[in-house]
Amino acid sequence: MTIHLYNTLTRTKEAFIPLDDQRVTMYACGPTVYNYAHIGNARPAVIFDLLYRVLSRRFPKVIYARNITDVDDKINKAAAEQGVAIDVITRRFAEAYHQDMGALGVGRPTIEPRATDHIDQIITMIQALIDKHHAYEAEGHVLFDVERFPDYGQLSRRNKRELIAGARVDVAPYKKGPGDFVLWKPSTADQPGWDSPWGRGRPGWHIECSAMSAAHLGEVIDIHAGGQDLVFPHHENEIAQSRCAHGTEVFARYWMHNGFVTVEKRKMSKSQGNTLIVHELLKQWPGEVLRYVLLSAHYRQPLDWSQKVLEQAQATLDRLYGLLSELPEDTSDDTDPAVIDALEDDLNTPTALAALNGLARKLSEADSADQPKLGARLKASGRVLGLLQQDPAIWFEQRRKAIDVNESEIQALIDQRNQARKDRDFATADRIRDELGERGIELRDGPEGTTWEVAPR
RNA sequence: GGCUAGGUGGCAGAGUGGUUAUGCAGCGGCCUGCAAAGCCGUGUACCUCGGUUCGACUCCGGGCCUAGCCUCCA
Repeated sequence: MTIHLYNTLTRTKEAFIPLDDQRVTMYACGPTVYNYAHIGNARPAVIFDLLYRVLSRRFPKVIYARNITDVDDKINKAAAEQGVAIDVITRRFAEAYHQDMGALGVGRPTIEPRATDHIDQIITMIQALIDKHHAYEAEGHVLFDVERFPDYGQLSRRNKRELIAGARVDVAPYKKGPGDFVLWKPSTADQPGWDSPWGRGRPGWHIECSAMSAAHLGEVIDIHAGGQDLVFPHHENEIAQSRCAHGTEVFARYWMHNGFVTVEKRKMSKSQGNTLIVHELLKQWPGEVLRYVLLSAHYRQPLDWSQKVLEQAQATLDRLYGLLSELPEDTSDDTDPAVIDALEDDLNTPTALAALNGLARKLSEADSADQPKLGARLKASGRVLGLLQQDPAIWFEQRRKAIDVNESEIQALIDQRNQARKDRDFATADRIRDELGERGIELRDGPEGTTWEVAPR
């Protein structure tokens, strides 16, 4: 089956046919590193990491670039507030980003370009835009001239008149047109800056992605991805800059945008102050639970975050790991076609998870002779989704660490209870079990003896 | 105001012009000293009003409601 992807540019689901099937290129807008990532920031990281995996199964070479924006006024502000150098901030939070995303099972992209390493390319690109009369200099700024790019608004489906009518920002006096946006802006002595033909300054917000994508992937790329809120103005402006600088008809051939993570149905965003920080969530939940939740809704739909969905994801993973714990280790690559088909259909992760659960049901229904094979398939299918790769024992044990337990004390109580059971003193036995239960410990009397688990919350 | 997505069972969440989504919770059963876990079985659904159709939750139109973008934002 051909991979199908929903293209924001055409608002339809299309067959994915790369320009060069020996070299597929994708670019995702990565983090601006000035504080910890929230779970809404994690969504595109997880989704487009999954896309990279899905593409890599079909194409010999996929180059995935995800940038780090390390020059930005929010970074400057954070550095000033904390009284530290800018690179202290960017280094700290880039590292935290890698750690947190790693905990969610997000792999590293092929290339992770940083804006500050590409100032030369940015300046060259801006100069090209000026030379081609698509940009102009005004009061130390360089601005993109939207008027001279007729296709402006194509991605976000707006026309210029609407943009002007709807503009909620004061238009800077040096702009020729209200929709013009900054490519380069002057820096004061205390701000980070680089020498340029237009004086010491720093890049505007949008130009870095255009410059880095061209530098590493080429002037025309297959896929460009990011959050829905980047459609306008960020991606619209990237298209304008890139196409005008390179004289191309197309910048990215497929545009993909993920929906938002919401809290009580409201968009999670830093400005609304309702963010849930991944770093904090990881103190309470396994990264795999967070990942399962992020995969449980289709990427283009909103995903409402709550305690309840976390509990549901954990319960489901408990069951799946429980099934796997009965079976021998197997590292075969026998994936369930239903899982792959679902993912290749515009990353339909809910259907893929349904298929994964269907496989689990088949496994529990099967004769014990067939179970190892089905278990191997379950694990291999989970691998594509970035799930079920832990040793089941470790999955269950990690919860013991989350609550304060003294294992030998619990074992002593279990021994005491089993003696009581042997004596048919069930009142005592039940009292011990209830006491442990109140501490969040569940006992399981099996043929091999009594084991215990920390109960799911 | 302009533009864009949505409204599915107790909750989460896919999908389809006529046939079981799936998970979590609930209920019944097996198992158990009793439980838990596990396994088996099981119910309630497609915002509203019209239209198209042999037949619509699924297509078309109106309405109501929700969220998002138009400003930094994933």
